[in-house]
Amino acid sequence: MRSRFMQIAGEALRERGYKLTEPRLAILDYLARHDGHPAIQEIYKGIRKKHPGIGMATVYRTLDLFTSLGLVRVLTLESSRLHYEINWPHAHHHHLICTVCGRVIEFSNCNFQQLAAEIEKAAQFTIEEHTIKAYGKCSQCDRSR
Amino acid sequence: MRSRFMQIAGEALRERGYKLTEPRLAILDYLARHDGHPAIQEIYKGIRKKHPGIGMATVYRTLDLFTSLGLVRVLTLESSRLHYEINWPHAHHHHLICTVCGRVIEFSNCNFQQLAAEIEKAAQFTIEEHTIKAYGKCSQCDRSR
DNA sequence: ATGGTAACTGATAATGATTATCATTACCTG
DNA sequence: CAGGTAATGATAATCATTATCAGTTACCAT
Repeated sequence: MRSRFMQIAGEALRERGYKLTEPRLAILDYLARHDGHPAIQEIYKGIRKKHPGIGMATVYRTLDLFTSLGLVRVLTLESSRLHYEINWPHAHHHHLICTVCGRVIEFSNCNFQQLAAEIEKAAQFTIEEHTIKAYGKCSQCDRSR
Repeated sequence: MRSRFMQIAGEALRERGYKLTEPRLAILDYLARHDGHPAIQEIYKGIRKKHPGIGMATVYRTLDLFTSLGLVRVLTLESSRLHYEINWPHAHHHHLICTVCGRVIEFSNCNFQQLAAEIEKAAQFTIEEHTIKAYGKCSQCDRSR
């Protein structure tokens, strides 16, 4: 059973002339099967269970490619390394980050669009994307709850 | 003439028992005199013009300290390194980042507060801070303008 | 003012993520 | 199924950041 994401992503690669190689398929499969926001190192460990030959450099290259194709979204959850998530075009959302345990929770309420036109006009800027990060404490870590 | 920021920051350090050392004062002075969002490397180069003895490790340590005291805010404008800006408590703002030239423009329209309570309730999360980054093209780089 | 002391610093090495290099491999098209 | 080329894996190189540690300095009590 191939996931919907695998189908769409495979299509996107083929359409633009990129080969459907083992590392690319393995990474797509990993992302499709694991919800969350993995860093490269986690993806690398994950895919090497089934594909021990895949090298770290390839994982970096592949995620750069997927990012440029809009298949994944890059998240700066930690300052020392990047995280990635599947980019579903119609699943607009942002992230809450617990400053105690590091947990990441998604939220989909977003009223930024209401402001965008105003900002664009004032700053003479064309907005194409936006990200919101909210820091605080999750229910596990906030004793006062 | 000592700037308002220098006064406030110096006070904050003294109050909490931190010494007013040459590197700390030099970095405060640099930040007060240079608007913008410098990375560590720029701050280091900047202060070494007047204070050639200050080492890179001290700049890192000092900015970590200033961040923990709320004197500066950390920005993840680039994936490879952190940037810093003075944190004026009553000058809430966020950033537009040009994907062509890298220019960073501030905007102060922010309606996130309107949403925060709703998100907190839905996600069982206590929000303490938030950041918004909008990516796109500045007027210089957007030919269609 | 001075001296003691802990906080702070500068130099350096160590770490960890990411990028560059390059010879080899494996997708795809015909 | 063979050939050309994009893609890969291994390795080294780079760059930001952190850790270490011996020497220095700001500050308080004298």
